[in-house]
This record gives sequence, structure tokens and C-alpha cells, in this order.
Amino acid sequence: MSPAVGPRPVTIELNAVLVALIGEEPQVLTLQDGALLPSGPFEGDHPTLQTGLRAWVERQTHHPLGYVEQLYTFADRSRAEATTGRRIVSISYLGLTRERVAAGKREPGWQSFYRYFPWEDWRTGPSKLLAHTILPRLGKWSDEAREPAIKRERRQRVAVTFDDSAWNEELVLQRYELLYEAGLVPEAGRPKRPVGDPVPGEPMSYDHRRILATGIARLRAKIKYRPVVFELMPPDFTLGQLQRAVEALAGRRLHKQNFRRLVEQQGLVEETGALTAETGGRPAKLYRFRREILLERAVAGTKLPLARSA
Amino acid sequence: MSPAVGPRPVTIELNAVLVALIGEEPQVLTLQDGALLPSGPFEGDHPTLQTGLRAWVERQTHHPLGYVEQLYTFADRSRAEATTGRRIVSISYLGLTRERVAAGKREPGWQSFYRYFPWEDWRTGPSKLLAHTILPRLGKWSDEAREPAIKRERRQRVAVTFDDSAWNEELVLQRYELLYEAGLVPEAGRPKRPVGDPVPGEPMSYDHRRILATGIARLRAKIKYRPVVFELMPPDFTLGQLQRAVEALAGRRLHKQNFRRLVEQQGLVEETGALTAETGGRPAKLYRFRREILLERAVAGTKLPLARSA
DNA sequence: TCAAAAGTGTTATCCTTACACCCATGT
DNA sequence: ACATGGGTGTAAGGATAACACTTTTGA
Repeated sequence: MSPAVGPRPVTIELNAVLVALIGEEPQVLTLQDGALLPSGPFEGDHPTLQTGLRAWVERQTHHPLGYVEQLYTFADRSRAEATTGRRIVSISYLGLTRERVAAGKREPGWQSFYRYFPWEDWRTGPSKLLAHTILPRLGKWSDEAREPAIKRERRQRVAVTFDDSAWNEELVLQRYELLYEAGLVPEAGRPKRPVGDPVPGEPMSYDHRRILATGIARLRAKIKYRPVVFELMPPDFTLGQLQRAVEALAGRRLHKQNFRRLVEQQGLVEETGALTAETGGRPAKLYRFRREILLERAVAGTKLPLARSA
Repeated sequence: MSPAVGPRPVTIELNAVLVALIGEEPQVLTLQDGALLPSGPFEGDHPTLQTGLRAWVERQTHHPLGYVEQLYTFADRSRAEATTGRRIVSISYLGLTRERVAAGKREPGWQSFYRYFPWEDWRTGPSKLLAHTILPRLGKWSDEAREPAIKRERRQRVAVTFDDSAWNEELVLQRYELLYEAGLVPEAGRPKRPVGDPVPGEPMSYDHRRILATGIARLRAKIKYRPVVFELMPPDFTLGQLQRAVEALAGRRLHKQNFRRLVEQQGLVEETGALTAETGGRPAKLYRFRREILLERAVAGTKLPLARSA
């Protein structure tokens, strides 16, 4: 609120990217058979946006919401055109939650990140999808440009965002937007002409896949400097489980000892004293997150010790 | 837009934290004698929020807007209560712009960051304000708490955010919010009781000082991993000027050689070939930003080589 | 000649990366 | 016994932090 306040009425919509690790796979809560993120109106009687969000998420999904952070606010006209003429502002949030259900009992609605972004999963090595499908089509798209300047610019954007020799797992959104511009995802239908066959990867309605990409990108960036992984872990876990959790989110393999050293050295965890034999092989020590660390210092957390290339 | 769209009308307001370096001081554009950030309604006929923002900022301030990024969206009820009962959602942006006017001709409206946050400027050593005024009052506030648990928690928050032996310049917002909670800034008047004498530092109306704190914090974080300083620099500059620019934003002194090594090693700049004698002392080489770098890679940019404490 | 910046050379240290190997359990 | 993960020691390399010193101008 400030002097100049326009009278134009708008509708506020809240969107949530709700993440959990289920069976060591990073998953997002969806509706409509995976086509939508949960979303709802902002009821004006909540004191803040966050409380409004928590209210309907918990009502709608029966999921307790742990860590929450705001992602982004969109109000592109394209969002409104599809339905009423009314302007819609959509405020999206990232929410982290611990899996409640047994790892086996797959609740419907939970979908793996990589169903929507298969090219983002490098845990089993450089994705074949990239080399065989995506890069060739993006190359074709670059070459199609008439003006040489544009051609060069496209090539460079592809090289930076999809470079498989220096893969940067944080560029989830940039990669999605590039594919969108190139007309290689079905969502590009309306505003842009779909240019080629869509690349594998499940689409979503409206701009929900873009919001999801924003959420994954934020999460991948954040695990490196703030101890948010623990919001997704059970209270006790082994270092191996912790590593696989980070790997699942980052979509990359990590170097075992270096990961351990990092975690220990930063004082993020402490032994519970117990062991578990459930992981197979030698029984592993159980650890828990040292909550105190959140108070002790403004943590600079976990950089990623990547495994030696491919 | 999505299935459940509530009918509740709200008003959207855009706020801008517009930053420029004027005479090597970091400044923000204000209205009303420094009490307000520029803000305006979101006219629904703009295709995106950003274009809406650019439109009225350029109209209102006659300033070309360079780099722009979204900061945060607030809709706290307290914002609305002060005026109409109507709910206001405020979307704030950070904008960087090159100084247009000669360094001498101070345009009105531009105000130093440190007029609002004097405790954030450590360029001349640890601020006396902290030791003499702020820390004692925060200590008193902690001690006032009845319950020992709360007392301990307050002490720890103070220790983490204001710790002068491990000052973290990014915690601008956390520090402001702590002072707010402690009733040590005049803005705390309405919702909380003002507890002690306000601490030095100019207040702003509504929550504009909070928005400004958000902007400064974001900028301080960003200069470390993305080459945004250059958005604030003239096309040609000396390494000394560049260093003082970063120092102005971070509010800290940096180590000269290490700063230079870092900048050079990262390939952020190139020599223009010219020299300038305007800096006093030995003439300095002029450099320019290597724009190509934005394309070459997703820069991890400039970590801050801090000067040996102080 | 002296103050004020600019600009350079070098060392100690720590963190990161990478190597290779041993340990305890279930089948 | 062997497969499977858990868990460890250590060396090489590079980045960082810190040291102090020289150079070139204007006043």
C-alpha cells in the first residue's frame, strides 16, 4: 500500500510445488492424473499469503506442510486469455514434506520429477535422450534461423544450457524455456507454433510445468547452501540414504567419501548410536539432523562433490 | 489459471527498489523525501508484470531500467488495514540502473542505502553503532523475555545475525526483522509495541523499508555468483572503481590483490587499452565488462575475497 | 619529495578431487 | 565365498588468504 493504488481488480491464485521423496525418487504432488499442480484461490481473510497457502493445501491434500518458500509470481496475459477476460495473478510456492505413507503404497497424485523432465535425470549417466533426440532437434532449430546473428545466439544458448560436458543441474527452467521456444514441448502449442515432434516428457496444463521447473531449479540450487534436504528425510537415516536423497534431487551421482566428509565436516548430522541392517550389506550407522545448526550459524551448507564425470 | 479460481477481487501494487551507484555510494530511488519507494498499480493491459513495471517506472522516474528481477510478493493483512478494507498484494522488484547524471548533481530522490541501514556499512570497520547502541538494546530485549527458552532463542538469533566477529553481510533482512520484532525501529509502532528508543536509521512508510532490506540482501547475495555489478558501472572503469563498487554494495572492505586476481582469472573483464589519470595517483588501466561471458557459460562469478577482518 | 593510488611476486594453507582399500552383514 | 553396501586413509592440485614491495602520477 502506497500513494498510487490502482483500482483494477484481479484474481489471485496460489500454486504449490509440493515435494516429497518416496522410495528415493523425488516426487511432486499433482491432480488430474498428473496434469495439474494443486492450486487454489487466496482467501482474503488469511493474515498472510503463506497461511492462506497452508490452509488450502492441508485441506485439499491432507498433507502437513513443512518447509515453505515463495517461488515466483506470474501474471502473463496468456494465463487469462484461455478462460475469462479477468486477469489472474498466480503466486507459486515450493513446499517440502516428509513422505507419510509407506514407500510401497504409492498414493495417487505423486509423480516423479523425471516424468516431466526426463532429460534432467543423470543419475545413470548422461541421458541418451539428450544425445539422440534433444540435441539434434535443438541443433535443427538453431539452424533454421534466418539471420546469422540469431542462429549464433541460439547455438550458444543451447551450448550453455544443455552442454553435457559441463552439465549444470540448476538450469532446469532455462532448459525448459528453451525447449518451449523451440516448439519442442506440447505446451508451446498456443503462443508459438509447435515446430518439431515434441520431445519425451509428460506435459502439464497451463504453465504448470514451467512452475514445476522453477521449483525444481530452486530446490537444486538451495540444497547446496542450506540444509533443506533434511526436510525431506525421515528423522533417522544412513549417510547412504542421505546421499541418494541429494542425488535424487540433483539428478546426479555424487562422490561417496567426499560427500561424507562434507556432511560430517559441516556438522550437519550426529550419530544416533543405532545401526540398521535394512540397507543390505554391512549394517549402517543411523544419523539425525542437528537442528541446532540452524541457530548456530547462517549455514553455507553442502556444496555438491560430483562424481568423476560420466 | 486452473480449475479452482476464487472470485475475490484484490488490488495489485508494484514496488521497485531501483539501485544506482552515484559517486561510489549505493543509492536507491525514493519519493516523498525518502519515505517511500516508487510504486504503482499494475495496469491489466500489460502482457507481463515486468512490462507493467517498466512502463510506470520509466514514466514516473524517467529512468531507463536495465536489469530487473522480481523480489517478493507480500499480501499481509496489516498492509490493508491501514487504509481501505481492500486487500492489497504487493509485488516488488529489484532494478539496476547506471547513473545518468554527473556524480556531482545529486538528483533528489536518490538516497544512500546506509541512510536507512547505518549498521550495514562496515567499510570503515565494525560500526560503532553496533557495539554502542544496537547490541546492548538487543541484549536488553533478550533478557526481558520471561521464559528461559524464549530468552535463549532470542540471544541466539541476535548472535547469529549480528555477530560482529563473523559478520554476514547477506542477512540484511533478518537483521531488520529482528530489530522490528524487538521494537527498535519506528515502523514497529502499529503491530508491536515500540519497546525501546528507536535505533538510528531513517524509517520509511508502510513496509517499504522491509522491501528495501529484501532488495539489498538479494543484491548482496547475487554479486557473489553473477556478474550484476557491471549493470551499475559505466562502460569503462578501473579495477579500483570496480572494487569500490562491490565494496559499496557489500558494505565491506575487500582485499585488493585477491579481488583483482579473482576478477581477472574469471575472465569477467578485458582491458580497453586506455588509461585514466582521474583517480589520482598513478594512472589506471581502463577495463570493460566482457559481455560474451554471459553467453559463454552460466557464470558462477565473483566470490568476495574479504579483507583481513578489521 | 611525498602522498595517493595502481599494480606485482610469492608463500602457506586449506579445501577439493581423486585414488584405492578394508569391514560387516545376508545369501 | 561372494555380493552388497558401509566406512576409511592419504596424496596431488588448485584456489584462497596473507605477506610486503615497486611503479607512476599530481601536488
